[in-house]
Amino acid sequence: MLSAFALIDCNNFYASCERVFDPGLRDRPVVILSNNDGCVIARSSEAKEVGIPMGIPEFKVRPLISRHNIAVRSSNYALYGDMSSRVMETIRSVTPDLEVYSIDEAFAGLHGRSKREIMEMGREIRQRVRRWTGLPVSVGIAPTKTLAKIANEMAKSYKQLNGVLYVRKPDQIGRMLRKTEVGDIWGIGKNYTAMLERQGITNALQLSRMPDSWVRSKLKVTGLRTVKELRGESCLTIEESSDQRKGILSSRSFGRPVKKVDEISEAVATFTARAAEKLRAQDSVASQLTVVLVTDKYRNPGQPYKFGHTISLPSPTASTSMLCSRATDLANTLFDEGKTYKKAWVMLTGLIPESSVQADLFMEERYSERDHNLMKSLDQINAKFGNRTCMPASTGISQNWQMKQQYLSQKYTTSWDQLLEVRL
DNA sequence: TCTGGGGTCCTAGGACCC
DNA sequence: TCTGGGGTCCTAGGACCC
Repeated sequence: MLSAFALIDCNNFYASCERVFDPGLRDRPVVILSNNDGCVIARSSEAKEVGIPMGIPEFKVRPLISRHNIAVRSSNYALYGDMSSRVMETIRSVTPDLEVYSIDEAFAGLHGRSKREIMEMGREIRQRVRRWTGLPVSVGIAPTKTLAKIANEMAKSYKQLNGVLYVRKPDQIGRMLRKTEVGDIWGIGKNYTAMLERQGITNALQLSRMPDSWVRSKLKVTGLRTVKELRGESCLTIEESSDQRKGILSSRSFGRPVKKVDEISEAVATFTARAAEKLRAQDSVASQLTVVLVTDKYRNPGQPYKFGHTISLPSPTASTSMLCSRATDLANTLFDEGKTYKKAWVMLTGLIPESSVQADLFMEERYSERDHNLMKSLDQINAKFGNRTCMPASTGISQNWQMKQQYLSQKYTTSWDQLLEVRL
């Protein structure tokens, strides 16, 4: 009986989603832009090949985009989110022991099966997802999650593997680790990579051979876990992902620079309403509220560009109106006439399940049953008739600060008016 | 001109308590 | 010279992930 984890990862997920519904994109390189059409956040393999880097601001690669006739799309999260749940359901039909790790990745536990069965399941996942959703995925399988991540990278890079790689034997793992740069290990980011390289540690095999005490002092407990996992000692398990967030953040960059306090206040109210909706979706109430106003960090490098404040709420709440009024008060206090703002955040923390809130009879502003029912109705109306059908006036009507989405594709799978039509 | 939006976990240090 | 010791809770900040 073997311990085995699979990491299933959709190839170039956002670009692949766009291609499923727009076949004209299949022969062209594709890039997807971040919200507000700011940076490149996803690329088809052809776009990678012609040298479009990840995370680069769009305006810097504009010449490259026109030279290679690259198709550009704004992020369409309605589409990607829906395609993601289809992929996850498909994988679940092969194996129920699944941890959805991100929009395009999932870990599966394949323990207690023979080597042959494990390999079969890997192939079946890949084929089924392709047939049922039209999306290509790669599958990496190994004795630990961290090794499965690396195996997945290999499955993607080497064509002859047909998208599935299962590594098991120590010498095979050793060879794989030698080929893996430290910076490509899951859990080793930019700062640790620089530090490790200064120490002469450049590949994963070298890191796996460092003594525990050294690793613990340099990379802390999380780093030690990573190193043990590289050695084949499983420290991370499949986690039934709970939908219970510990903090909820809502933030957007503005479509243009904003200087008026009214607009800032409108935006902050809008973000607060969205955060409160997410809060209620997980049946929680928040005890703290943070508002941050952000100016242009590139204009005066090194100067402060974030101005925020956190308050404790008089009592934990999930009421949009109560949160909005506090948040706009904060925004008005933080606002500085001379500044130009690019972005704002609203963060809700100190989250607790609504059911465990203590009734406090003397608290005037407590989240009452009446508030609860009002909010439930609000959420139901918006779910039925569309977002922002019913909203506090403080969130504004015109919303001139809204983000840019110049190249947005349709909601092919989640909106009746936008389904594809086929003409025969 | 132009630079995303979410999350998690860990640690250090200060406040406060007995 | 020298000024207890241990615990908890909270916050800020740093590291990481996609």
